[in-house]
Amino acid sequence: MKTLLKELIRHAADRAHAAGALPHDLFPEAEIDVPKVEAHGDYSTNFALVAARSQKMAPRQVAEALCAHIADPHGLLARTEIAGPGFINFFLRPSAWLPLLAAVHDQGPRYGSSDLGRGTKVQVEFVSSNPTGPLHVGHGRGAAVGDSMARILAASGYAVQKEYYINDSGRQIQTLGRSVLLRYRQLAGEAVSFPEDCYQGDYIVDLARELRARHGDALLTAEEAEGVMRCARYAADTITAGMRQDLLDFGVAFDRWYSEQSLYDTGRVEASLEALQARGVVYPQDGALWFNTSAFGDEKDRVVVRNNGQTTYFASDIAYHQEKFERGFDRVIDVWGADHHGYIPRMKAAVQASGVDPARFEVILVQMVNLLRGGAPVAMSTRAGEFVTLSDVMKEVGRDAARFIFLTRSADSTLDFDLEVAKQKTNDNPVFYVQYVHARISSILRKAEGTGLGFTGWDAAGATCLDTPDDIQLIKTLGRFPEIVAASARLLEPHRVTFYLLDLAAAFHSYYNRQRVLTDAPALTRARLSLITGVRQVIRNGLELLGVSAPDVM
RNA sequence: GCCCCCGUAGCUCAGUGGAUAGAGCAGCAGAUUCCUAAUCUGUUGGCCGCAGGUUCGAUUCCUGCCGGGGGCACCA
Repeated sequence: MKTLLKELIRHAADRAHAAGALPHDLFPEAEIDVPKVEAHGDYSTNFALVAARSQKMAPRQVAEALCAHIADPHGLLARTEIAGPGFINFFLRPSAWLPLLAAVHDQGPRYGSSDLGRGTKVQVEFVSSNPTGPLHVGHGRGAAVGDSMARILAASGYAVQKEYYINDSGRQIQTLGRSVLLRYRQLAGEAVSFPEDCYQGDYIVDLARELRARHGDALLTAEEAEGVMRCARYAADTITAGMRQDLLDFGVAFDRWYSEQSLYDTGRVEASLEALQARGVVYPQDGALWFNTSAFGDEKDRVVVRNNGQTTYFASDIAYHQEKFERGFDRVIDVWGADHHGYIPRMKAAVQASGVDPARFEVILVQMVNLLRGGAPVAMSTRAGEFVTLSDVMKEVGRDAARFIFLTRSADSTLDFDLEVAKQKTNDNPVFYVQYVHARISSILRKAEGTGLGFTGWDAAGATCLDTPDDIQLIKTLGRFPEIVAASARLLEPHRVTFYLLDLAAAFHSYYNRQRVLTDAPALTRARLSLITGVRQVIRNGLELLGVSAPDVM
């Protein structure tokens, strides 16, 4: 619709210039907007305001010249008016909206999809939690944001790969192994103290118990280093498998799980350090090897090899991101917890130093989740091993509620997640509000089929019955969906789809209470069945982008 | 001290430079002989944190301050 109006304005401007009403033929890019106030029309353009300067005319004069030369070949317009400082407002005829509904029926499950990305290869890496403990609520938010973002990008014409980076190397894995081994010894009756810097959670004891069940006391007699390593490997593998299962239960399936350790095993880390050396961006100091990231905008230089000879996490991350771009991704998007924001400049520096445009590497920062129960904070302490896991939350509130609620805020905002609200089957719970639309419409369609009046396909002529303001309002809302998805993809903001669905749901519930679908007039009934079938399709498509189910019965 | 995010109605939050800033919740008053009341309708409620700047136009962009949260390792 916007593109049609843009053409219409373009032609009017050319005609006005040809007729001498506008002196210059260079017209700046004008916006077509949906005004906030209904009295300002269905669409509005600031053409006259932006063109005023180059035309050396008052905005309202420009607007008048343009309006006088508008041709309307498709018969879209009921009327146009000039308002305020020089806005041109377009009021469309009811029939002008029907093609939007036709598009929903025509495209079905693909409605909302676009070719925005033109096949651009994008990788979305998210969650990537250390395999040292189960996923908690914060990871859930990252999972919901990352997975939804990937779905939205895929629907927008990008070739998307979802990846999980397993930090299965380094010190925290050593600590994990040590923690399990100590618990293992305790279970065997040894009186060993359990240090504070070890992982405290009960799951460590469970892992130790499993190892004893398998190997008995065998690890007691093994070399210390050997024992730690075997415990570490077992624990990391088991925890990773558990995370994979939790994520699958959450509706998140990764295309690839990428091991940090593999970067060492294949010599990638060493190779990328050598490459940095060849570029002259690293230097030795105080026995360590430093990367001069400050030359690329970071606030200080960073260590890549410690003075004990061990590489830092940063070193393997450099290798990892280099390797990502070598795999041919045009864009690499990482979803990180906001507590890692300080890491962005050095990662950008690393990308740039590798000869890749740093704009191709983007980070979505996701703010914290405050877990509440009935308005009161739920106490959580990773240190003491007390936390509510993602799995616990899913068991309590269900997958759909969890995913949806995680996406009811901009990623930039901290999120209050109230377990009691998430369970409620009331107005307070946004996910049911949206799903209820799908169930309600399904119910009407079942009833219609029972009376032999089922929806039989789009009928352009019959649809002209849809002429009340309520009908048109609903169709307009459906028509916004594609641009919402596109904006969401462009701005990397999945919550836009959530808010749109709440809007659409409100529009439908309102419609439902004001208009009847199943009436005594067969033609009107058929037309309205085609309308609500379209609404159901869009609800379904939108929920699919969020990874939330669309139930037929509630 | 430096960096990032937030600050918009009583509460929780939308708002990619446009006109009279919106929604939900809470409060108040209503709606179902009829397609699912997990719904709807009406209504009260604002110095868009403060001060400058850019612009025809700023809640939106820039700078400084104030308040809240997070981060500033040869941990990850």
